[in-house]
Amino acid sequence: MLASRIFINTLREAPAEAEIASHRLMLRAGYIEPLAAGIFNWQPLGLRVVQKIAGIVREEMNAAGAAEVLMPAVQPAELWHASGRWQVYGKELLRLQDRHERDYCVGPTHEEVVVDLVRRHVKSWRQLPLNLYQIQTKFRDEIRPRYGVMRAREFIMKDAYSFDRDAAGALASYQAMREAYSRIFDRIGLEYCIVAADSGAIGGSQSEEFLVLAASGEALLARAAAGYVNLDQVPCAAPDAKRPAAGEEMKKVDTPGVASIEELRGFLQQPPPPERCVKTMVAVGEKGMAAVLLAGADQLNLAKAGQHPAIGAGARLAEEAEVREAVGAGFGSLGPVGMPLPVVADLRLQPCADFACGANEDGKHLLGVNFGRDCPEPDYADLRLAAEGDAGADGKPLELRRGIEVGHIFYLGTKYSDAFKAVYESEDSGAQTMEMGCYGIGVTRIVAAAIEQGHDEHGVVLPAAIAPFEAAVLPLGHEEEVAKAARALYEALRAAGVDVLLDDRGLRAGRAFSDLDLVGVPHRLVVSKRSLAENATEYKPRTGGEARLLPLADAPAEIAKLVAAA
RNA sequence: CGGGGUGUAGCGCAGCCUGGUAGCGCAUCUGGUUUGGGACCAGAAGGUCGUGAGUUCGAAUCCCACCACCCCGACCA
Repeated sequence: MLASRIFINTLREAPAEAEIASHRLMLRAGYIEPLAAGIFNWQPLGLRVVQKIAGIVREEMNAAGAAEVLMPAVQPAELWHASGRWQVYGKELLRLQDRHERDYCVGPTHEEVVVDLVRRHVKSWRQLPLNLYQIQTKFRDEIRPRYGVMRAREFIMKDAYSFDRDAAGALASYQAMREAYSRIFDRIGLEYCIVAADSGAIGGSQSEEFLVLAASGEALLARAAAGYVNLDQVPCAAPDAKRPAAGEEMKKVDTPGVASIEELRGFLQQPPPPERCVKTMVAVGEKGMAAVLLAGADQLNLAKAGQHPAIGAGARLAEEAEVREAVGAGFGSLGPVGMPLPVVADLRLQPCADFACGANEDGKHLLGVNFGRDCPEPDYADLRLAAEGDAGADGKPLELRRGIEVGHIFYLGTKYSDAFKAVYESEDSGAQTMEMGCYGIGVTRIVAAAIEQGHDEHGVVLPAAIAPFEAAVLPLGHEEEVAKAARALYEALRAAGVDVLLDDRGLRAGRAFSDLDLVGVPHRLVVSKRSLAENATEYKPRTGGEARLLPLADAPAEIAKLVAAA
């Protein structure tokens, strides 16, 4: 590839809107360009990275026995009515009508389409198992797209769907996908982990997430014995302290405008320590609504709240209006005394006496409150989100990391095959419903995740497997012999199987160097009068090494070896 | 959807408070000198100041409405 011909649009300064490193660098390196909120043009350099990732995904999916298809981006509403998701999916589903006013959506996922396809063709047990996948553009109308392609509305995803005769077969397919995914992320060359996903709402289903470790990740992880787990799945032990006797009388104080524990402590002359300031929130699940109590500095773990019988699965925080209707006071003034809802307290509050809390009256708080005396003893449960510094299961302090979700595998059971009557004639027991799994990889998100993990002050640092080019040949100087030798080296590298860029733009040295650094080319080969005097090229890796001379004759094989070893 | 912020040349920004010829750096174009980590000199081009409606002799600047984008939150597996 010639640099002069492939539309390299690097920026010296990053556009102001970019917050995180990957977004900034993808704009600066000319990988992407925004077109609308969460919608991007992929320029040639960025697209090359996308295609390299997609290529690896495709190879491993094929190797795992999956067959590639391509399903439409626009899907008829009837399919979504059949699964019931036309009602359920909400505003994330971009809906539209054609000229005949028939309803369609832009596909955020393809369970409906693929089940419809498979049920019409698969009739016999002999046709199973089957795994169909595609690499295709999806659209999810995110409430708030952000961080460039990390959380975009339009994005490229690999989605696969497995169909098996029975649950055992489906779990084998699941396992095969798990292994294929591991090979994919190994080959891409990122530091990643696999964690169990919260399966509470689905019940009994198996689901795991693949996360790339990066400081800017949205998912919180904790190191566990084997790898990592989602932070919200880390249990918190009960404190072993005993509750001291009540030492204060309960009294009500005016606290106008105080809406948080921090503000309360700032407002009071002699505030109790945070562990004796009780924070009250209201959670709603499928079983009902309850007040949840936590020590002031702790965070609520909604997944844990959902396990309490008074709340139930799918727990969320209540809206202020719901709270006002149920309790008569708004956020910031809630507390256990006179609370009409069931009260569940975190284990850490068990030894808590003489605490401060809201009075269930706007602008008022109570001090010197004691369970058992001033209000009923609450039900205690593990409710808080584990935090940095907690003791882990092995007694050592919990180690926290963040991750970016780039893959998700899911055992589905018969949820969709039931809805679509995807049945086959079994070998011995008549008509059977197919068992399904679905498996996603966020291809474009991986580009951002890889850059989050790989960058420095000069720009993008990508593994050779997914860099836009594996190597670049850069002629310096205007001598005829330099241009000729560079061209020859470029051709030799191509012949050796290296994906190489010839930077024939004739830029000044400094500009060319910083451009190649910014764009993320892992291996740089400079050809100049100086190097030709030694019959050599000056080789420099993007990171972790000094420039050194390589004989021109050896360079192609040497670089091919370095690329293969990466 | 709630809160905050920003829209001025391709990019980064100043000007707005206190109304009166639209500016700076980088990028671009021309000529020249340069040529190993974003060169220098000289010249040039580039703007419906987000859109609309007002106030005013006069609006980038003041008022109102709208739109777009960004950030925080809520939402989502």
